[in-house]
Amino acid sequence: MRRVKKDNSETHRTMRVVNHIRSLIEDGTLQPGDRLPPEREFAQSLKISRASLRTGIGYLAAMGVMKVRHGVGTFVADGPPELGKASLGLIGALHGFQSWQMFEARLILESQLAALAAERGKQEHHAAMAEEVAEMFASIEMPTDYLIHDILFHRIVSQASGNPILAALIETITSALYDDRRKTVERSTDLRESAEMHREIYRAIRARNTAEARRLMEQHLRMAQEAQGMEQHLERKAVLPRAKTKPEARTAVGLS
Amino acid sequence: MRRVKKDNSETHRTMRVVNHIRSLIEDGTLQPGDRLPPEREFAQSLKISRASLRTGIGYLAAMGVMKVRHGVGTFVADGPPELGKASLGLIGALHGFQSWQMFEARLILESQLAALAAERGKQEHHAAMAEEVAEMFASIEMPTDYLIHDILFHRIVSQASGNPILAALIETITSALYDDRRKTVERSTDLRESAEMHREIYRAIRARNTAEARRLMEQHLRMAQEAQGMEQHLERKAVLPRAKTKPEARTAVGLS
DNA sequence: AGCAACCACTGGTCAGACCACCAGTATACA
DNA sequence: TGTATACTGGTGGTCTGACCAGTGGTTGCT
Repeated sequence: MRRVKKDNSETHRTMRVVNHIRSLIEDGTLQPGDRLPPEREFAQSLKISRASLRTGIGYLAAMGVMKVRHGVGTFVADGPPELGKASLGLIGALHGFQSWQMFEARLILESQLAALAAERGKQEHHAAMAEEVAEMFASIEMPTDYLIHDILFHRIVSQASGNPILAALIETITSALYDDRRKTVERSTDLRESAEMHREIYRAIRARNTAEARRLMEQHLRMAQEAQGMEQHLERKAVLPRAKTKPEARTAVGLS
Repeated sequence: MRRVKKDNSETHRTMRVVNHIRSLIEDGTLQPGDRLPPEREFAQSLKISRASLRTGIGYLAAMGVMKVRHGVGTFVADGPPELGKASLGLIGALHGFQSWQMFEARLILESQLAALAAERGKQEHHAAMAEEVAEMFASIEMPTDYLIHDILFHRIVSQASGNPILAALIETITSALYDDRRKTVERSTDLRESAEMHREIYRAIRARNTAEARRLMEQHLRMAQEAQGMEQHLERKAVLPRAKTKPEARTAVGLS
């Protein structure tokens, strides 16, 4: 006689926690920015140990659903949605994603996003974009600042597209590219030309010229890719001496 | 006299684990499918407690980089790449992603993917696609089986595109849609028409007709969306009585 | 040879203690 | 009075060591 498989209701404690929090989110009890009860207390109310609760919270935090702040508390994420932000780099290293593939993915998504933004963008988006373009022109001599406004501009375009899912996907890819970009931007030149292009994109979107917006964004990204490739080339030559832990493996995108 | 901020090398133990494993992956010491040392042993070698090690492993597992099997061991993921697969549903619930947005995202990505597949697809992909199309025709009377081959077909198109990143993105979205689809497919009709469309897409890709591949894929997805919408309508009417835990909240995509 | 019981090994959970961090408050000093 | 400092309570982070719970190979009986 076979022992009946124990119910295990919800197996793994981890999933019990995840599902519980999930239901709290779905029925609106938990809103973005809200704070979870203290771990000790919450664990007791769920009838599980604090360790198990922490496993579940860790799971949610890893996916970007929760933000944990040491000494403060655990909160529901409230920023722009991210999809496994941190994971792309790792998975990229694991599966050998190539740099050109990331650029291609970004090109496809973002040019389409620009078209949608031209179609659906609201006045508030136009204003925010204009603001960032202005900031870009103002910080042409400060690459690091420039980069910030560059990123902000693209993020606004994402929002203007009216599709948060596509925005989240772009965000995932962009954040993976960002780390590299930050290292090379110091060497970049022609930031003025870049700013000009952003301005043109902005104008096309505001004019609701979808085809033009798509075309310009595509052109802009191609040029950016080319420029970054060149900057990286310089970077490699400059940093050549320091050859730590098999630099060839760095060909893939997964570098820190 | 300000106390110097402690080095904290790599702060959080969690990240120490993650970075360590990351470097093992990047330099090839750890390959997909490989197994990690037992927790007790690994923890000791990293000079941290088993609990902290488990936190780090949990983080990686949540992102799909590692697979943990109770009583067996911890392994590096070896399947097709996934980006925060589980997260989309949660994040969707959190940010109120709408069904049409998921379809739109899928439409954009997958039609572009079809074009790339037409451009770059190799003979092996063509063969695999033909195989799945045949299976679809063979299982027209068995919706559940049909759905499997449907999914496989699209997955092959993804692979044929030659861009694993885009493939991973599509996979993320599709898997979120899949759960719904499985519930409604039972009621679907006109599977023959669907199979015909897949066949046409296959022919366009094999003929390297990028524009046609894109157009057909787009058309196919629009029809699929329409059909599924109708099936869901039937579903809702049929299942109306069972109204568990605020069904209105289910409008968003985040349903289990 | 076949099968059942067993056992060593692996991850999963628990409990309780202590550490590290942060924010607000009370206190000391100018 | 105003400002800097120290304190304190509460929160997450880590550690220890024990025990629970699946897995899969080994052993030993029939």
